[in-house]
Amino acid sequence: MRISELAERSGTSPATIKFYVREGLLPPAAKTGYNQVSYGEEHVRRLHLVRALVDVGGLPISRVRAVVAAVDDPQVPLTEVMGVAQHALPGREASSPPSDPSRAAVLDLVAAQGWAVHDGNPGLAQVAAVLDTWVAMGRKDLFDGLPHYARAAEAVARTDLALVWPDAADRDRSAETVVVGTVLGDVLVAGLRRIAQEHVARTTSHSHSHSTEEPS
Amino acid sequence: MRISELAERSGTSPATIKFYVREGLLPPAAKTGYNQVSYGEEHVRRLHLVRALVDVGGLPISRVRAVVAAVDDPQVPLTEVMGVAQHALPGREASSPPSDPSRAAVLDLVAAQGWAVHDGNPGLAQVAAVLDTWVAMGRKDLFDGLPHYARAAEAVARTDLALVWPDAADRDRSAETVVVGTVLGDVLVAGLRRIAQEHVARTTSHSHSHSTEEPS
DNA sequence: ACGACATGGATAGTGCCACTGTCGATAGTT
DNA sequence: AACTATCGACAGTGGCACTATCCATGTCGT
Repeated sequence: MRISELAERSGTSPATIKFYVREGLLPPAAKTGYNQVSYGEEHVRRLHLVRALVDVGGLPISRVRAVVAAVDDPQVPLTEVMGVAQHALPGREASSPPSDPSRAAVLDLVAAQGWAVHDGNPGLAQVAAVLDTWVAMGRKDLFDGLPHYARAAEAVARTDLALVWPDAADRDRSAETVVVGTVLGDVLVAGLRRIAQEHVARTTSHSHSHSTEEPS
Repeated sequence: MRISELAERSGTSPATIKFYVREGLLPPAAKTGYNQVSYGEEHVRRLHLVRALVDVGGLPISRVRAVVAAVDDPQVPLTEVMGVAQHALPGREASSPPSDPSRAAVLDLVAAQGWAVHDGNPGLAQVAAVLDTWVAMGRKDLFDGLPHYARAAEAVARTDLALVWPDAADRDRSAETVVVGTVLGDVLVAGLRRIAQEHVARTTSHSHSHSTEEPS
């Protein structure tokens, strides 16, 4: 197929497709002649993947490049693909590294949850940065809620993984699933959180009741 | 205090502070003379708030302006402040509106959870957009996991609200808490999700595992 | 009191990013 | 043969978040 057809089927302009090929987000098409090329189904898929990461996930082009490189390399195991996707997310590369107290609080939380994770997990720095910001705003009570958030996060992660493993036999398909799931999952959970927030706010008696009730 | 002191205490350059005042993110300082002004503690607080929204939350300046306007207006009730904050989040303003099937799926989910929400809740469109993207990638099995995600989201929302209501007597403070909590909460949950993902991936005995390598 | 230095306010400029437009040579289409 | 589409290279655009420059006016140390 030629570029205009690919453009139609993917909803992306020919100019942008050329741009993506230049940037290494999309593999070059097979040459069928001196000056002609042919795009295939894999380009349609890849384009959908790229648009999902850019439009929905908000990833910058440079991160997308790193992600697709990992997806395309059969040497890279699935778990590492997930790590690459996690690092690619716009997870606030700290202008200043998180403070020691916040890092410690995060490690405490991780230990309390019985979690075992690598030291370079981007979530660690990200959570610590949030805690730093919170205390900079003059608040401290976030720490009380952390275990609740952690339990919810674990439930989310279990669901994430359950959606991935069924495909695990097909490495390429799984790699895409992991990447899309990692990126879209954040947006999905954030959206559901907004809905749930409104529901809870409506159905909570606003009598300043310190509803310290345990979320199930 | 003068601008240079405010700059030091907030970690923001004088040039940026001037910019924020021009953009309406920061109220003008009180004039103490023909050509001199005096910044107060409220400017320090506001600057921390703005930086939190911009740096951690990734909000564009225009959205921050809308948010602080709602925070500053005593007429605006807390629930509406939360709505403004939700709308301000970079929640993927759809290039194309979500498809009918996805919207229906979201409404089904909401009904199944027993949630009652406003039709314009930004989470509805956001979740529908994620579903659209998912099916565009050729997958359908996300729908099975939705109730799990929804339950986790509700747990998160309950914790969110529990952190806010204790302050509800002080409307201004609560407004800030709501805004910061709404924005930082997304980042917090996303970070915890990354940690939990690694933990779950490590501790799940998955027969299809090709590697027990950890994410880099 | 006086001079070096900082401040406030206005305006123009910078750097980055994600595209988008233009061009000339060539290929397919009728 | 006429006409449109395509390829590839490269320059240009528009949006955004600052940042630099000016200069008339203040403030501070001695």
